[in-house]
Amino acid sequence: MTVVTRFAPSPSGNLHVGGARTALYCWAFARGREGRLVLRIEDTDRKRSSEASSLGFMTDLDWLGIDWDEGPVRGDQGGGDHGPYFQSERLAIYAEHLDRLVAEGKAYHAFDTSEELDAKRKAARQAKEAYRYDRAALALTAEEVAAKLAAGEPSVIRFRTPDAAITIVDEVLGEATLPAGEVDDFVIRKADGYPTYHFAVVIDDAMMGVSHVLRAQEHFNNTAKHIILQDALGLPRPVYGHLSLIFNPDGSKMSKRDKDKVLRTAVKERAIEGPPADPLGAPMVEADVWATWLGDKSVQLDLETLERVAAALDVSLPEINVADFRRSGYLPEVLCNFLALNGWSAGDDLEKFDNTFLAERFHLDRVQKTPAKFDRDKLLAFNLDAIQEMSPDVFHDLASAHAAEFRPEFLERLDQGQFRILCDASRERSKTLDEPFLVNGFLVSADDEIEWAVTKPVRKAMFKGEPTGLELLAQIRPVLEAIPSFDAVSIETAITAFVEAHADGNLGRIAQPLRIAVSGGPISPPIYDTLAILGHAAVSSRIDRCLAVLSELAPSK
RNA sequence: GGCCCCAUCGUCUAGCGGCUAGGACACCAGGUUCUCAACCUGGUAACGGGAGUUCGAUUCUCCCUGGGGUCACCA
Repeated sequence: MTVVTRFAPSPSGNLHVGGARTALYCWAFARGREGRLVLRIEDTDRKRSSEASSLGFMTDLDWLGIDWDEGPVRGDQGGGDHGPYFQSERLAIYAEHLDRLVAEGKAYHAFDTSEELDAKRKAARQAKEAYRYDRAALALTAEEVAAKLAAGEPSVIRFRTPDAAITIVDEVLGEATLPAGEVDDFVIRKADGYPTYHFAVVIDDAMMGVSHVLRAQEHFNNTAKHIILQDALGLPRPVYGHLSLIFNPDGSKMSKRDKDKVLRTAVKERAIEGPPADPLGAPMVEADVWATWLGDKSVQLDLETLERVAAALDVSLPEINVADFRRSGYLPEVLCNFLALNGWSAGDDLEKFDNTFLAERFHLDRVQKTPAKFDRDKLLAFNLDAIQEMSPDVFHDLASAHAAEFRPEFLERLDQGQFRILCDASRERSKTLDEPFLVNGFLVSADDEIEWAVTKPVRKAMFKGEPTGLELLAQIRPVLEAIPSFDAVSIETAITAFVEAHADGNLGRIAQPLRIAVSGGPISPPIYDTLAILGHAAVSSRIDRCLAVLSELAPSK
């Protein structure tokens, strides 16, 4: 039997890491068994699909190296004989099976209004019981049903759940039995004519030949519904494997809502009254939307707005989506490696591997049952290791591509030679592709924009010692000025000679004042590289300003 | 609350009746260093609790505790 797995997200612009891991496991399972991976779009929710019908997540899959055999066409992947791969385009198929179930008495029309249902749910909640549909619609005679339908009364179709226990066999979790009555008569066709997820999934998995369903553990209870539906429809049952969830370090479920949560908390803590204004002075968010969002945890701002507001308020949002990690400068192969490790292990002490290895070794019996907390520190460490293993050329190319997309100012301000020095100086100390830019903003600042905060290390480097750092800085300025060719080697030669003559060979005595003068703070790449990148004019100019500014602030002797 | 599932260092995990309970990240100490990193050496650190089964339980069974999932005309 051919192994067929599927990744079946609802349409969205962004893939979050939990989904990415599911996709990766589905991919690995199929690839390791000469099987196929189907990508199917679950867009049976008209509301959501119309709001965000973006397929942006496919970009994320591409970036991660997760390719699919069947599904929406993108580049040279996708297509296939089992389409269409959008559920919204398969309505006729579902309708046929739906009619059959109703005709066979295995499903029935129900006319309850959502108000009635809500009231009953609320009552169950108060009675501390699990809500189950009460089969009110079954009290209707066939004539009554026909009349209501003829009158055009809105209705749904519910599946008539057999009164029996349901056993789920799961390759990860083992076997579990839900007692009879646990699953109620759930809706399989909504009032708008669309099938519910449960119904569409069962039909599609069967028609697309899916042999193995790997999905998040939150679907575990749904599987019971899918099993009885398969039985009623006479469809084969795929093998199931339910994957544990990915958590935040604090133990909460990692969710796309986390970004809203962080921003909302920041706004409340700082007692910010209204939404920040955009550069033109207009509020970034409508006042009423803002108020609703602030007061209701279940309300989300759209991602773009959320990020704009966060940027305006200088709040850093957690990385949740694959795109977030890309922007932060993680390597796709490292993210895959790390994601794979959250919930699976190779079995020995081997934990650095690529997707090919994963595909070869991935097996369901080594999938962890427990949820994994997402440890960004370890991810960062893996990313650092991968970067350190790169050749300078590769790092330069990747850093350039990253800068082109996320840090264009560096490519604009630095010429190719300067950019190369920055890359070479940064590679072995960078945990991400973004770090060279993130920590070296002073390189692209205007010379007269540098500001000096008199922190402890600055005080020590500039004001202490005999002579003081400031005095040494003043002394070395003409030495640097006199260097004919301002490259790292010449700079080193000049500074070394100066240090021997004036600072007892202690490079730190002069490197720190220089570093502070040109960068505004005590941190920068190696000093010779830093000066070389900045160039002759910028270095002189910055030293002059630094001397002027800090002399004013120096403690009087 | 009902139902279902789960449980090894702080974190990700190895272990599948007998191990000084292993690795990785983090952390701590020392070294190296022009800053920050990185790097090198060493170290601290876990089987949630209680009953069984067994010559012997981290490993098997039960109970407790703790954690999670789910209870939509969302997926």
